[in-house]
Amino acid sequence: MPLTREHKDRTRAKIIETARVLFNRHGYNKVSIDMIMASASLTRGGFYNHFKNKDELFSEAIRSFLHGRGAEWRNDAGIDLRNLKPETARQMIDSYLSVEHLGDLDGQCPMIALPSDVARAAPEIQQAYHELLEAMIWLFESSLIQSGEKDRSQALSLSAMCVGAMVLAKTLPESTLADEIRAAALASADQLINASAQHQNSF
Amino acid sequence: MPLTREHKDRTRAKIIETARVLFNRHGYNKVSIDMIMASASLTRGGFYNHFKNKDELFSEAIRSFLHGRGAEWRNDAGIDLRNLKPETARQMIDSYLSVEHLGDLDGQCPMIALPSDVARAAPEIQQAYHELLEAMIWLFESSLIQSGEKDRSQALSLSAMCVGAMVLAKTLPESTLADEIRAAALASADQLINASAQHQNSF
DNA sequence: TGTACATCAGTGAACGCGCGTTCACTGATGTAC
DNA sequence: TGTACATCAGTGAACGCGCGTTCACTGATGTAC
Repeated sequence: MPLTREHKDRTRAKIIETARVLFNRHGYNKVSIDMIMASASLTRGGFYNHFKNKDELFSEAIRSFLHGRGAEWRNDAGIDLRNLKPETARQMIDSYLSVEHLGDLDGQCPMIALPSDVARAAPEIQQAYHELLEAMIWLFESSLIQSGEKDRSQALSLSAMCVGAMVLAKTLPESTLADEIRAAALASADQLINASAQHQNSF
Repeated sequence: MPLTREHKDRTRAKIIETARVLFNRHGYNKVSIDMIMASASLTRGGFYNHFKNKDELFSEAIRSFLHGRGAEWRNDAGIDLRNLKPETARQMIDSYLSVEHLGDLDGQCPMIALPSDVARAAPEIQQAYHELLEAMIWLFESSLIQSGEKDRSQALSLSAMCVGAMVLAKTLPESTLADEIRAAALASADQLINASAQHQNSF
């Protein structure tokens, strides 16, 4: 072997991380392979040493969020995956619907940045997005497991509200409505969780 | 005048309606002006007799929904804008979060079909999207005006939940999760409205 | 230890294609007389 | 009423550009001897 395996792995990871940021910022179609490789200090030809095509990179970029930027973000929010409790769901919601997340173009969750790109993409890409969504649902569901029988449904609609509020807010970059929606979703998510907790207590 | 004004208006409207359907189905970037004009039984050159550029058509296509396909859809749902009551908000939610709407690629609300396209588009396009969202918020807010002080916030989070659930569901075309999310959002929206109604009764 | 070799990550020119937009032209039709 | 004309919606070829992908090549580096 002329070059180590680790060297290639590092290069691949650098391309994926660069692509994740660029896709988040500009969308899948507006980011060219040239642009990605140049941002990663490489040239276009080398791309195909690492990926079958642009679609494969897209799915890897989405997948990388969970253990990359997403993990950092969980740490900052104080979320501990090995000790899930109702409080964890609140931490997740507070962090997801935060002013910081609304303003973060590079580090934002890909579910917010790229939904319509994914809706029309290859099954492989939709699968990666699906896994990200399942992770969010799982976190809500596991955290709220104590609060009654409707946990699954609750977890799903909390996910819909979190993603929906941020997606809408991101379409209104210059508007005060964006922040209004963010704050309203935060209040309603709390309301849903509290109602559920009361439901539990009434048994 | 060699040709009547009405003739030109009809052609323009036909282009806009054709474009609305194609954008909904394939996204803004994947639809070419050639494709739109051919679908409208015209040729590419004529496009610029009607629009400054592709962006202008995009914003018109979004704007056209409210009084076009969106109005049909309100009628089918039995929504009467001149007589808004709490029941109207429920009709809206039932219709927006329906199985039919989930399966409707051509006629779906552009807020669901095109959020990430709009998030990176020109201000003119974001403005059109903004107006559509304001219309939805207005409908919720006006319908629920009787039920307490938090109507505005309620209207915003209902909008976030409706749009969010459908956006997520559309990224999972082959999955049972799509329909699970739709149904869960429907249940939670009802829960939010009921909680609000009880809040009113307690005064 | 030193050297010749094989590997393969990375390079950059090239290919084919589709796009948004421009432009000189056409021909159907309303209007002036 | 009939005719000559002006208008302009619609046509289709062309332009310039950027994209995803391919490919012959390079040269740094680990390995075999």
